[in-house]
Amino acid sequence: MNKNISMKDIARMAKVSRTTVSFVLNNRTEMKISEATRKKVLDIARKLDYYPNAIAKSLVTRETKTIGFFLGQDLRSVLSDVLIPQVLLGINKVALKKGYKILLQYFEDSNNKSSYYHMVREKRIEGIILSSPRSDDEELIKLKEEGFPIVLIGQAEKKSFSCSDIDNTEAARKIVSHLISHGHKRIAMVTNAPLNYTASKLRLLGYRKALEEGNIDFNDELMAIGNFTPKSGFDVMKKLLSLKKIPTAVFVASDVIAFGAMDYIKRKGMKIPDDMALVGFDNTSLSGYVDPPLTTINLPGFDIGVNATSLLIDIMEDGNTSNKKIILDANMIIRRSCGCNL
Amino acid sequence: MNKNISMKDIARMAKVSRTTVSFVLNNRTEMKISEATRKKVLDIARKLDYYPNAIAKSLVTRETKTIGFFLGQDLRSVLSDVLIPQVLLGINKVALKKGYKILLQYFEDSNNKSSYYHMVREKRIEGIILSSPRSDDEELIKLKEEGFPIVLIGQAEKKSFSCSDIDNTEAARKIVSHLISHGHKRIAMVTNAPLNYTASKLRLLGYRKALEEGNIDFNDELMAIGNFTPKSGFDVMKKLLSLKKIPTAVFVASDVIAFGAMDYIKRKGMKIPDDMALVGFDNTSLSGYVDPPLTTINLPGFDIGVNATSLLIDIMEDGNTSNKKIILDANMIIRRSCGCNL
DNA sequence: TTTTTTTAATAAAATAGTATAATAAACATT
DNA sequence: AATGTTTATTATACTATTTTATTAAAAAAA
Repeated sequence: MNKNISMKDIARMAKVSRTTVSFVLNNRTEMKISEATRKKVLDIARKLDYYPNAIAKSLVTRETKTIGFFLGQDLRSVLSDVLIPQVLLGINKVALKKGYKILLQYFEDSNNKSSYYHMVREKRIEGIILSSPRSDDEELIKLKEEGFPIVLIGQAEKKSFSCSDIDNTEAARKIVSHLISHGHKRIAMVTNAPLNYTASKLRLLGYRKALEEGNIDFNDELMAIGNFTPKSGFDVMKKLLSLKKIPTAVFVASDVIAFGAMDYIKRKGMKIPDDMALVGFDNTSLSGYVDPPLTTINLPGFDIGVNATSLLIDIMEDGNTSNKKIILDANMIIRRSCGCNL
Repeated sequence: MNKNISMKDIARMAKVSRTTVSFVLNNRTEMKISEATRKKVLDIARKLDYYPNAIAKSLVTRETKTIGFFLGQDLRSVLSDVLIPQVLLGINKVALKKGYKILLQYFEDSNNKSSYYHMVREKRIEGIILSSPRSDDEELIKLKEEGFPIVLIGQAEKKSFSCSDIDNTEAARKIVSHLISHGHKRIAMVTNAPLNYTASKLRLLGYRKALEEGNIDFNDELMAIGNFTPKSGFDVMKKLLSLKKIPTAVFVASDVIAFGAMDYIKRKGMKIPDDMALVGFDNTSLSGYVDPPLTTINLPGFDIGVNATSLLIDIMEDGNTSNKKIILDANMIIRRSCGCNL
């Protein structure tokens, strides 16, 4: 069966014009088409299993109904990031409901950093959701200045962009305060990523706020930089446990990194939480099943994806250019690693 | 700045025809264009920051250079599947290199099961990579019969489709044999999913093969069905440990489920591997950092993605319709949970 | 009966490119 | 000088759709 059926074919078979076919198939009731021809066209279209060519339609309507989702993260981050599927699922949910397609692209290295710029210019996409943008991205700023719809995921810091995120600072503050409420005074922190990552910076800020509220001085030697992987947690914990005066608790700003840190602590023969309390951040699907179950911050990936997409589509359809930020409260999941008896 | 510049504009400014502009910009050297006009056109295009409209190009060339990636998994599977980002990264890598775009879609529920059928018919995509297809999918079979390029991920069983997978059966056989070589005779198995999932069936087959080779009778009460989540591992382990005669080892065909199982075992006060040996399957980024580190099968998600995409593009470009299967050997990662001293 | 209005359908233009065939000018061949 | 060939360029057609303006026929109003 030839599967390249166009309106032309239907028009020929129904002995009407292409225009009439278009009116019927698009239900343009304001163009008065007689019931007889209407039925005739519809029947033939159905019989031929006709689907309109989306490309031709896009060309003439000048819209593609496609949004681009771009992941510009560090490769290590991508590979150990257990959250991406959830975000993607959220994006997918809203996009599908509103009739949008998703074009996805990772851009690991700098040479195709501008992949979204191309896609916009080539008129492939009508909106961008961007995860982990770099702050020095001129082309992104250029697009934004032209009013192209852009929503960032996880970058509450950037003033001039719309974004979907959680309140990293408040969440970190909350969980560190929880440790303080258990009586800890010497609390270490392991970041989730190098400090040029905004989320990393914000979580550190929350940690410092909590210390301040608890009248504890910030101590530089209790802070360590993690970078995405369990291994980095393992390595960094080694450093922290070799201090003359070791901490009594650690806030690891990523569960995945925390798993590595826990591994080292236990190998040293120390008990969690008795010898060393430990809390994480992210609440991966595994965090409740390690030993001991990890007290952490729940990062609602699905909701972040949903919010980003709803926001983007709002901007696209309303032409609303004011920058809106949807910042979710991230709640704490208390398990045993912090010393709570459950 | 008006960002809707077309060839028409360039032609007008360069005082040449649209055709000439097209020839220059597409580097059609066989159409002899004088160096002078060539330069003139190129300069203007550059100055105007011109990008060709991909939609118009697609319409006339009748190709979109787009492949669809469809995830049809159980929702629970998606949410606890730590492998998707890796597969996606592999797909992305090859697609990008070969100049293809990726349209992504989850289809959780049955009402939009045919999303890929639509996309094919509307001429949006030229090839399909499909993860976890159902065997009763008529539209998929219809497309396949028409010769539309399709590659399945993780379905080595289906005879009439091209696919990219690992050798689930051999991998399972290998790791269960490893347990047997440690002297275990009473080995339980927890599947990774219900048995209507092919991978689940194949891993079970490998388990049975290993038992057979070791002259151990298959014992129905030692087999349990897991379904994607750590919780299911936890629950199922409870059942297995309540048997009159409990197993001495367990093969859990998914690390994520294994984490739940380990949690229950340890809560019962049993030591792994001394009181109960345990091995998993998948090698998530966390598997080396739990206590004890998990002996498992390395599932190379990135390579599966790369292979699927290479294969698909081969089919698309060569029109090769013979069904090729790329089945990777999955090697065993020996850590401590099986009883090996490392 | 003529004019106006409504109904039903269509021709033609537009979207932004590519491809083919035609053409004029320059150059080479006999 | 007439003819053939090469070079450089362009007019036209085509992709599959939507949209606007037009038209013919039928119905209603004068």
